[in-house]
Amino acid sequence: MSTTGKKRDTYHHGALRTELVDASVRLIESEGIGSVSLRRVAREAGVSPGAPYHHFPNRAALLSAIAAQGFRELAADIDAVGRTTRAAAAPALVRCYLDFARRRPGHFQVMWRHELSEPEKHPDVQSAMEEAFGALARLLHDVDAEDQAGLGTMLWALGHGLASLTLDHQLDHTALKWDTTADDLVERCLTLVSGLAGRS
Amino acid sequence: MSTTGKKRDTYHHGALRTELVDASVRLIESEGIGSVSLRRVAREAGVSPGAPYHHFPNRAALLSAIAAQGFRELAADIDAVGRTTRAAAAPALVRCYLDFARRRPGHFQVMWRHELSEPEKHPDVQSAMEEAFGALARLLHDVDAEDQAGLGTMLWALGHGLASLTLDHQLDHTALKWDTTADDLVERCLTLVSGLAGRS
DNA sequence: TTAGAATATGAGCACTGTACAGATTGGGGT
DNA sequence: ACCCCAATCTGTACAGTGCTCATATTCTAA
Repeated sequence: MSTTGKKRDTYHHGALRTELVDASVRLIESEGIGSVSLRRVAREAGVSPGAPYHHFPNRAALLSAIAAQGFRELAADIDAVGRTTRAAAAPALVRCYLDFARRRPGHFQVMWRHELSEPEKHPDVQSAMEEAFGALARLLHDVDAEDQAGLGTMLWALGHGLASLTLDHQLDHTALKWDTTADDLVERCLTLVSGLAGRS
Repeated sequence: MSTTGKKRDTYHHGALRTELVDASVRLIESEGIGSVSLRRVAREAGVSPGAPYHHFPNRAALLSAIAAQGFRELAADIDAVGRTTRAAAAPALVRCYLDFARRRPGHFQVMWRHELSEPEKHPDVQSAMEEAFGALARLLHDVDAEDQAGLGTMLWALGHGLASLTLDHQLDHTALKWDTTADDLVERCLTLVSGLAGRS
């Protein structure tokens, strides 16, 4: 896609910031997040080791940018669900969440790194996340539950848990497989819990 | 607790492996996982930079040991729930999961790192995790659901999602607060989903 | 007692994050 | 058209890191 590692004839790169982010995501998905270093990414973009520091103050800021981008795309996805789907909002939301995690595994991995969750240090991540939460609230607006916010958080947690576990291949030996369709997952989960709720 | 940074009069440390793990966990909880380096941990244990390599082949192995220890303790917790509690298994399980995440935030953070989930490279983590899944299955053995395994995974995912989100303080601006009691969380979640299930 | 296994040391290599001084260039005001 | 400044990029430098290895010390089992 981008001019990975190629020589440049111009002194300025032109779109370095974007390419640094893209190269990082590519690296995360191919070789794991451990191999994402500013120097490596710079090399990948065909640029000197110091160049990234004109776009990101440090390594954490680069990862933050990826996380923020992920949250913004997720927010857009959720809003799209609200506009297109006529089905029940709750299952659609969880499915949307799972789809996102599968489509952007690199972003998803970074979005939930504990070391990036200090709002002070990474306000862009924080605001992008609140954007996603906003989309969530809008989507559930029509559902009549006694506790809107609580329901939203619960569905978010459910989706997040399912996505994390399936992405890490940590459920491969259980009932849920990575290649199970998102619809199946969602349907099964809601059915199961509903059968359970009366008895607690 | 341990002899952090103190001089030793004996040439051999005596219990270096354990202290390396403990020091790492302490570091993760105080300064974040980013500041856990083998050299730093070695310094913390009052030992030379090369010493850890007689106990762990590399940095990932040290983190793996922490993860495995976490999974084993979680498995024990779940089994304890099965032995002591007479309440409904499902809410008790989720509460147990949340309690663990709050009590051992350092372990929890490491347990779900994507880069440690390749079973080939970290068989100890894998087996400890299966131990925890085993405890989960035993706990739910009496619950009559049409799909035992599915129910287990769903509850696991729910607990995992809730724990992740609250640990990261990423729900502080929503309905769920870190200082909410686990019981409240669980109760609310199950109530909400049950109210929802009929309509999908 | 003594050989060998286990453990610890310290030096060394390649790499990393980050800082900084100097080179290059694109764009706005004259 | 010019010039100047701010943005961008280069190259070098330094401390800290993972990991290796030859060497030193101690524990243990025979």
